[in-house]
Amino acid sequence: MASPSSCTRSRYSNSGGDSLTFRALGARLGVDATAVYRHFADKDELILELVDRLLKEAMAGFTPDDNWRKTNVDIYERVRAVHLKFPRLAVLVASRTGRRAHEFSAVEHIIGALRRAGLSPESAGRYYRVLTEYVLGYMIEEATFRSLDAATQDGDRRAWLVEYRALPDDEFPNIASSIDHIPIDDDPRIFGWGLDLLLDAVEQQIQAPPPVST
Amino acid sequence: MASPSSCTRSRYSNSGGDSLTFRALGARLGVDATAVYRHFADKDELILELVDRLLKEAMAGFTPDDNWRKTNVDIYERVRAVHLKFPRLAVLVASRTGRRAHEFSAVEHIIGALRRAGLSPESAGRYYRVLTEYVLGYMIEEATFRSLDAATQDGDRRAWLVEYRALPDDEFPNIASSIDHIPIDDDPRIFGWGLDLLLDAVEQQIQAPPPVST
DNA sequence: ACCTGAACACCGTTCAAGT
DNA sequence: ACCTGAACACCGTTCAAGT
Repeated sequence: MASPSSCTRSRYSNSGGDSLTFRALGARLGVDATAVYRHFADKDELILELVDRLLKEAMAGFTPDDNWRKTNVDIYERVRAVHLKFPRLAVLVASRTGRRAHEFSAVEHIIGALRRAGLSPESAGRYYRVLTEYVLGYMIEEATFRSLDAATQDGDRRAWLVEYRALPDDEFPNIASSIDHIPIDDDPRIFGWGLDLLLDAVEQQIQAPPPVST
Repeated sequence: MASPSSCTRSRYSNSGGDSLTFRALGARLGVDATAVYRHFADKDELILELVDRLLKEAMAGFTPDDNWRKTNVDIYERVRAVHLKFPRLAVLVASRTGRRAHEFSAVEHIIGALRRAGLSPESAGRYYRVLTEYVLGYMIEEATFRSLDAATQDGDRRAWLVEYRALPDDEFPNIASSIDHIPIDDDPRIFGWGLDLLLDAVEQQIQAPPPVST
């Protein structure tokens, strides 16, 4: 209800404000900013709890599909959706291993789908990590970008509409030839394109003779 | 020379300290913390300049290879190496579009390699973005993790050596079967595995009939 | 058992004043 | 043309004190 403070200027010029602070949290809850220390040892403990609640919300109502690929896409889209919903939290959260119940469950389902696809335990373990690292990395970048203030975001987006288009053709012939087809940085479709590409390659590994591993 | 301040406790419990601050910068340069405002409008301007210098360092001595795949891997490895060298800077930098000379040059070389591989302007533009988003996302996540303090990093790493291993086999059979083969979060080989998988899929697109695009 | 509030050691940024 | 230094509005965290 009561706006916590005017916040005319944020701590970083490119930060959109409203990040998670104990003072804002206390104001919102009507208690002192330090009251949170009665419940969590420090800010990191709070964040780990939030990782788990985020994954709980993401996985609510999930049931695995017979199609392993659909199952994995479903899980990763769910996790991404909830991070998009809380981008300022996602920045703090997505590089961490939550190591709590709802993360365990999501991991079990992902690896289960890869095993059902016909992957060996070795390949399932490795590709679980590669796929998940792609998704987490993408989400952090996306959330970081969306946490910037509007003007900074627009400046970065405009780079692909203005600066990259203004480059001299003779010096940058390849950019010139493709510029109409380079998606803007934060085009939401990129996530799915990359995930599909990775899953295509994994599917290829299943059909092809197993490659030499390192 | 002179350590700027003891810094026994950092602003966030999980931040490793030594991030980029105007006060630390001023102390290091022997000037007042606000002197930087004589040269940059705000912190964001400083960061954009640093993006360009990072890419300049990354691309120093680069020459494209005849092999398009080698060329792209070389560029992406160079960019990653320089971000690994300055992880606390990488966190601030890797989600941004630098839109300056050295970024233009790197983009030109990446798209050029994809065109030489036989991709259409459409596909080259799209896959440039997908590959780059993978690399940037991976780097942000890696840099964010390496910017955590040592104890927090160890806690996350230990999750895969302790918590995930302690899970009951009957409830988590797929994790149990693969646990010996799941790489730790920050295994440096994951980057290359993911990039190779994406490039495998791109190569597949070149050989196969072009797919319907969306 | 839980909360308060002053204090500490930090932030980016502004601005009047210096040279 | 460039720098200083006080000030402002913020941070996470500690700790003695309250109920």
